[in-house]
Amino acid sequence: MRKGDKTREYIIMQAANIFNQQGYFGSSVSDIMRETGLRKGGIYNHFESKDELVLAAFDYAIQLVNKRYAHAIEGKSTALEQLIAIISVYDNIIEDPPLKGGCPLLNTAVESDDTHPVLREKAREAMDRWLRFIRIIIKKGIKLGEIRNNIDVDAVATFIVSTIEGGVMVSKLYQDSAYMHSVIDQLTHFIEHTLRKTKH
Amino acid sequence: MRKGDKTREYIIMQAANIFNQQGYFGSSVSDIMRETGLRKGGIYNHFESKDELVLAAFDYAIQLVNKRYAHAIEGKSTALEQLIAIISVYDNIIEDPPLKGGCPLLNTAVESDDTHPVLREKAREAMDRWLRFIRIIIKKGIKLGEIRNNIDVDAVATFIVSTIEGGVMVSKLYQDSAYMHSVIDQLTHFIEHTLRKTKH
Amino acid sequence: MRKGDKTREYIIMQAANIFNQQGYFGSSVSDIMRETGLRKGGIYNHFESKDELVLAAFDYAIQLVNKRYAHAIEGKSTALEQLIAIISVYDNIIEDPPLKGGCPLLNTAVESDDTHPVLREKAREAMDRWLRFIRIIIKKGIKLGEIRNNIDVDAVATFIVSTIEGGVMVSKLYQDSAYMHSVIDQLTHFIEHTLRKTKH
Amino acid sequence: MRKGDKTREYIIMQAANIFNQQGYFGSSVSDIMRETGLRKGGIYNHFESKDELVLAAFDYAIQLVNKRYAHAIEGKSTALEQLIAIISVYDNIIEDPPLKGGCPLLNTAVESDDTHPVLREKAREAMDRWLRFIRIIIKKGIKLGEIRNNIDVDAVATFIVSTIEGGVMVSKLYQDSAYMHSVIDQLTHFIEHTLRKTKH
DNA sequence: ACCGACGGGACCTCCCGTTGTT
DNA sequence: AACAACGGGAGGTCCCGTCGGT
Repeated sequence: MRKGDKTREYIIMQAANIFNQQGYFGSSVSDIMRETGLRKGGIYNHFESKDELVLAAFDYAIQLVNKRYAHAIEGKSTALEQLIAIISVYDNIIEDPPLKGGCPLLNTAVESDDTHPVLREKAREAMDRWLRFIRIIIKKGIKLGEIRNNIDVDAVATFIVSTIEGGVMVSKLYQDSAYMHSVIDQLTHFIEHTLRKTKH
Repeated sequence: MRKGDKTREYIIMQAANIFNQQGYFGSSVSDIMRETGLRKGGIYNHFESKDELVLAAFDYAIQLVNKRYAHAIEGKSTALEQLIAIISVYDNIIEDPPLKGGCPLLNTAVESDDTHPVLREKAREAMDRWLRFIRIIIKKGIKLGEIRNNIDVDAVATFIVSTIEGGVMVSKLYQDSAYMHSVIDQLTHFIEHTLRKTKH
Repeated sequence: MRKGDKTREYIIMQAANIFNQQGYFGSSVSDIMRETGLRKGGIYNHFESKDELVLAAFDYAIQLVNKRYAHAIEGKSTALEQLIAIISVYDNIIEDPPLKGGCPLLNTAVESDDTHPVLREKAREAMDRWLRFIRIIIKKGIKLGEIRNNIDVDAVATFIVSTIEGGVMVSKLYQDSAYMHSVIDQLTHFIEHTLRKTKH
Repeated sequence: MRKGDKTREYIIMQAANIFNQQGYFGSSVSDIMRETGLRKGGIYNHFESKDELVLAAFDYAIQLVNKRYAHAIEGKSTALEQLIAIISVYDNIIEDPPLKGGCPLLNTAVESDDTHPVLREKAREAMDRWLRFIRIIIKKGIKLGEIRNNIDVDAVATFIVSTIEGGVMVSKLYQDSAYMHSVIDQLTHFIEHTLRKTKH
């Protein structure tokens, strides 16, 4: 990795934290200059515009979240265990978020949907991948007989993702992880009692 | 109602729509000038600052949402019916939102939590009222024997609100009400089968 | 005196204090609105512009100073006593100025000389009157044999006035009347020993 | 010296002239843009605010005055000669001021004393240095036997400075150096006849 | 005689981006 | 690869003044 690439990564890292906290419109290039210690030329040498930077920062942020998922499902063999593990990633989203400011997908989606088509498109793609990820696990669970086969897979995946993100929003608003814990409890109960195939 | 009060209300109305779509930092006073047809002098005659305006606009937006709730539960006598009715308010949040840009509580909470303490406080208060509203209905349902009495009222209220808001986020991101419908279906099922007291 | 005239005088009085402290460019009509409790219409009903108001306020301020002179020389029969009395008016310019902000002639002259020809003209006229006032007393003193007749009357008058105003400036800058007292002592000594005709 | 430093000095120089003529509140950043030929971005690259600029401009202005003192007392060995030389600096303050607008200490002191604490503090410090400068010369004169030893050094220094500044004010108001000349004559006379130790 | 409401513009500040230089 | 310097413009705020109403 060359010097320039390291600088680029460093800028992205700092920018991701700033954008995730203050949003795209609430963050200025000056904010990123201050945080990185670089001057304008040093930043614009790597990125053509604030736009290009925010897109790269979003990719980086999502990748951080994805690493948490990957780490969470490591060693979990059953679909139900994996679902629980994914949900548990959000257990301490307040105290230890993947990056400052909470969930980048939530933040970016809410800010960009009416203002920034390109960023919104990236958020959609990230959401697509997440939903697909959940759906695949559910389908695997059905195939393996862990999960009931009379459920609407898409709807359940949407439900799980929505509930998590809503929980993040509420917990973040109050800066209190108790709300997230409640949501996780309810969701876990849903998975254990509604999704799980009952033996007989 | 005097001329000035009408103008003030008109500014708030237009500003609420702009802020709800573009966010606080994404909206400029010039945007509001364009939308209202007033000049800066005309706007700053009614509001001392952009801040004062955004706070008033948020109050107005929340009031619009509350009116929908009030209208929804009209004539609904049981707690379960009321819960379902509240959820149903979000059924066509995409096609017919209370104001352009979707749910103001979601939008404001996500943008303000790390950037605008005063606005965040107003969002918290609105969230407090909403959660309390849901809890009261649930408690009434328990007392009247409609709802099981072995549930965690706070957790269930948080769960319902979170799921709705998360659903709004996902649906809004895709500009597709199908996601919201899925979430509502799941939530309705939860209410009917998990909350409802089973006869015996 | 009619209601309107009383209001006009009231505005002038408040405005004079504000202008004398903050200067013409440092004072806004809003400042005067706040201090008078009147609205814009109430002020512009009496004055066509900020300019007209500042001119009236200056006249009022100078008149206040002149009253102090008149009061000071009351009962003083000799020219030397009168000169001393006039100088003594500035003895407690810090603690008890004719209006807040110190000497209006000094303040107005310094601010207006390169910026506001009309106001400067009024300041010049006020200075003319003051210098003439001093000169007349000196000439009277010469004629009556109190004051030496080999002095340059104009120069002495200028000297006295300059020294007073410079003393006001220094004392005001430090907010300390000690400087003014020193200046007055020196000036008094000058009058008693340099101006006074020695007997023989 | 780098390009930016030269630009910075150039801005300060132009700004000092503008501020010294129009005052802090009477001068706009646009005025400085016009005079320097730079755009706002170019100015704000060197100064964070109008405040920072006015402070730098004041320092520059005072330094110009100090250079005149230094030059004036060059080659003057006795205290009395030095005092006269310093006073003579103001001989053609109207035709050839250190910078346009006259004496920066007078202008700044009068404008800032009730409006701009930071600038007032700088003015006080400049006045401190000036008074100290005069006092030291007087004390030296006393020690060397040129000046009478029964005078109040502080009072005399204050008197000299006050008279000069007052003279500047009057002369400037009339745009007529004759007033300054009168004041200088009187002051010179005072130094020669009241301060000077008489031989015996 | 005074207030309320608004226009039109200037204020200071900060924005994003470009260029020349090292 | 990074900085220094600057342009061109938009940001929110406040300015002075006008005019209709009461």
